[in-house]
Amino acid sequence: MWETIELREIRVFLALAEELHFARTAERLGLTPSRISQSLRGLERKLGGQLLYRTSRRVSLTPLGERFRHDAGAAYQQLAAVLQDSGKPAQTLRLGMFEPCSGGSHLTEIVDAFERRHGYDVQVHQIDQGGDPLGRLRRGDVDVLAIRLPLDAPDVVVGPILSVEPRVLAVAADHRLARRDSVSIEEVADHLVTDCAGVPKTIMEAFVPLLTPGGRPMRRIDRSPVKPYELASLVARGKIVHPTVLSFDTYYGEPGIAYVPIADLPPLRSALVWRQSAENAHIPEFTRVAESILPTPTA
Amino acid sequence: MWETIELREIRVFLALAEELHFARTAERLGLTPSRISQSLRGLERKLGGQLLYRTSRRVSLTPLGERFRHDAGAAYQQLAAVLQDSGKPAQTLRLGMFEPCSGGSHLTEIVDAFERRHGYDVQVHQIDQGGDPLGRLRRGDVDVLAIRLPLDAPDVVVGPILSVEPRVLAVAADHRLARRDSVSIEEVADHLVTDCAGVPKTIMEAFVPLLTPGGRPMRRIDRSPVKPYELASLVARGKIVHPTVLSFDTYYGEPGIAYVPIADLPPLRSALVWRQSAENAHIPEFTRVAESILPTPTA
DNA sequence: TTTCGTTACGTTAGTCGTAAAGATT
DNA sequence: AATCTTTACGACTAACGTAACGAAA
Repeated sequence: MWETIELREIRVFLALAEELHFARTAERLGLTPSRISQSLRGLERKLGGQLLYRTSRRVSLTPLGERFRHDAGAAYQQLAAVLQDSGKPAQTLRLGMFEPCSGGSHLTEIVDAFERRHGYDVQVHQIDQGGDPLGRLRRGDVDVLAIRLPLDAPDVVVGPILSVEPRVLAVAADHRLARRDSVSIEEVADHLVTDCAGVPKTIMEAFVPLLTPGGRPMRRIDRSPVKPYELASLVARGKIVHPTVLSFDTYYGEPGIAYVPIADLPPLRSALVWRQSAENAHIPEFTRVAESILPTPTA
Repeated sequence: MWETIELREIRVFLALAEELHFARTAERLGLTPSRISQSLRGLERKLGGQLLYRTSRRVSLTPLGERFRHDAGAAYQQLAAVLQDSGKPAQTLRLGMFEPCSGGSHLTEIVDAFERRHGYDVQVHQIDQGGDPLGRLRRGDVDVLAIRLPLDAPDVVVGPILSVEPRVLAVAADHRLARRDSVSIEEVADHLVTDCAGVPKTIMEAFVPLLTPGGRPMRRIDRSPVKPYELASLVARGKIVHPTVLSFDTYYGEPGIAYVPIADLPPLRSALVWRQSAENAHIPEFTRVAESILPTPTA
């Protein structure tokens, strides 16, 4: 029965619950007392319970009415807010990012510039690692995403490159590789690295290849979900080595970690991406701002 | 314009946004394709923007449609949940309490017994100190409240007494009052006590009188909002003394605090209270359970 | 007697279905 | 030609106002 309840009836009830007076409620809504009476009766019938005690002299809420006023009032306000500003074009851009480093060093600068240049604000959403990184984007929780490449997702547009970072190997300071000028990925295979379940293979493969160029498998330990700080701790204690990028140090730096360039891994890139189907009106402008700030990419 | 939008139209849109097909949507809702078309057109007109791109071959969401589906979908689900179980009598009792100690030692026992004896569950809401303690109750966020007496609120019913605790003075272990068998409130006026802004005078006055029986003012320092642990720390460091009850030690006990009975303050009582106007159907039963468990009060 | 809420009843707006038209592949 | 959305139009439900009624102070 509740499936046929209309907002009209809820609006009448909420006004009535405030006024506690049929005539005033009618006037406020531009209706007549009779209609208020009928509306309320209809709502009560559909809900299956009385909302108001009423005599010709006093109107008051029943316990059910109290509860309904509270709960439905909150829900109605939320819906009303949506209806109100759904007409206007989007005023906010919701930007999703993972660990702070995934956006590159210029991202905060870009966000600031965009907010300053236009009136709009940017909501930055932190996204948990693990699971499908594109989930929040596909579900429409965020409009754009700062994420590492490559992606294998035809429904997603890859925009400007945010960062290109050379690869380094994070090792414990007293590790035997720590004092080297550079290492080969081939040598990394002599040690344990982490494996994060749930992360799509394309991304995982790009971050740490499954096989070395020489064909040896990487020795992964599955400690997922591994939180970044846990990871830094594992490295510092010499339990694992971690192929990463230098900004890892900036964000999770532990004292006991050294970074050695990896000679034979291509730099890791991250980019702004968004859904092809649901371009927020401000995405083009946002990418334009991003491109004006980012250093011109070298081919 | 949005003020005349009806749930019917939103239901149609949400179904349509899933199906992306007028005929299937119509069938699913027990309507005809024409009505779907008209409903949607009406909604788009009232919102002031197009929600769906549609040719006779393909139906897809516009950016506005994407956003509206996401936002309105969430809001609608919340409202639908309210409408669904507003018919049935309340299944939960929302119990508000302040610091753990305000409920007395039997409160968890009472809640357990009530949940076991009936099928219903009790939601325990922790309420922040500061501001009007009855606010959440009056706003309908909770059904019953465990709170210290006395209250000066005619709209609130005071139910069973939960606890009667003798007054003690919390002082630093090396304080000169620490080794006394008992102190008088008159002596407390020689030291600093806290003052919490926002707490109604009736309660504050009962907890720490403004004047001693001898007519001297208490020396209060306003450090509000004072969190309980901060308070314990202030006491342990000898900055203040704190007239309280013994269970303070149980919950916030710091090693460096001693408790000295206050001879001339009446015991502090706490009780279950609720709004007169909005009795949840389970309150009588809950108080009955409470009374069966609480020791009979001594006059 | 006045002030409300409710009921009765007639009018109108808008929901809904049927059928035909228009559009796209 | 087939499939799908839209428009046209008529039927009917229900939203609404007016006016009369009934209960409470």
